[in-house]
Amino acid sequence: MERRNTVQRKIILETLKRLNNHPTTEELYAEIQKGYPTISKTTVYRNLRLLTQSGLVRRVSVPDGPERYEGQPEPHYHFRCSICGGVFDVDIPVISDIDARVAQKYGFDVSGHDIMFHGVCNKCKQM
Amino acid sequence: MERRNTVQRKIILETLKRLNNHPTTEELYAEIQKGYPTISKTTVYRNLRLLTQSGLVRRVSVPDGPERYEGQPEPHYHFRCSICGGVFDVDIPVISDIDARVAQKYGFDVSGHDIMFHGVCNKCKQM
DNA sequence: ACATCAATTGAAAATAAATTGCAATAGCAA
DNA sequence: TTGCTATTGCAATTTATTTTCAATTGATGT
Repeated sequence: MERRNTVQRKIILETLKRLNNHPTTEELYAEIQKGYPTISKTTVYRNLRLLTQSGLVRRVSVPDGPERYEGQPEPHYHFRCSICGGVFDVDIPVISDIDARVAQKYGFDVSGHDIMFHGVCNKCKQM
Repeated sequence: MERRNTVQRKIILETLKRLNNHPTTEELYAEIQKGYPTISKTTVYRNLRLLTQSGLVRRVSVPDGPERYEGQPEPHYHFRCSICGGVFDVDIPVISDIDARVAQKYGFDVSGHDIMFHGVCNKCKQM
């Protein structure tokens, strides 16, 4: 399955990188519509899946809500506010040794890990 | 909102603890049906949400699939096989200091974190 | 430039997961 | 035993995402 470089795909990836949120498909679609009203929602869904498979995009699964995506695929962690639902990047050093530790203890082939912190964000704290 | 101790609620929690998988709502419902065919799927959905809010049950969000639940609410980590989709407990010591570190760096109120390891499980490795 | 062919697109329909509305039931406290 | 309200079961609804399919288009070779 070769992969083509369509204009839609380029716009979707560019917009995702520009937003720098962790938008849901709907949110990204809404943003894309402003500039390119002919791109369909189906195409956004489809390309986010393909781009995730290609490793150009990262999917962030959060409880109680649709999948979110980000255009920055380098490993890093996340924080989710349990009040407003917002998702933020957490840039602390990636814990390097635990993957090997889990691999050794369980025998799994560990390719990586995700960490989701939870609590209350700054905005929601002052309410 | 007081909470009543209904027979359905008890059965749902018991069955979840007995299974000791990380079943989806559908899987748990199927198991419950074997012994209690009159309990409705809606009630299973509803109680898993309520029990999660009460802290008696933990929800495990996995990408590419419905929410999963477990009856063991003490903090621990998880591994998900990207081939078969299976979710396993990972019992390594909980990393104690990172929550405070994130709190200090970002100002968030950090109440905890989840770690999801990913890779290939033992069964899927030998294929 | 031209032809070819499969990947991709857009629109609509279908599916999957979870929630909601509502009348009937059943915990629980008085 | 009575009364109040949380809860239940069923059906309908909503939300998120995937699939189907005919038409289009990007990439490749001529």
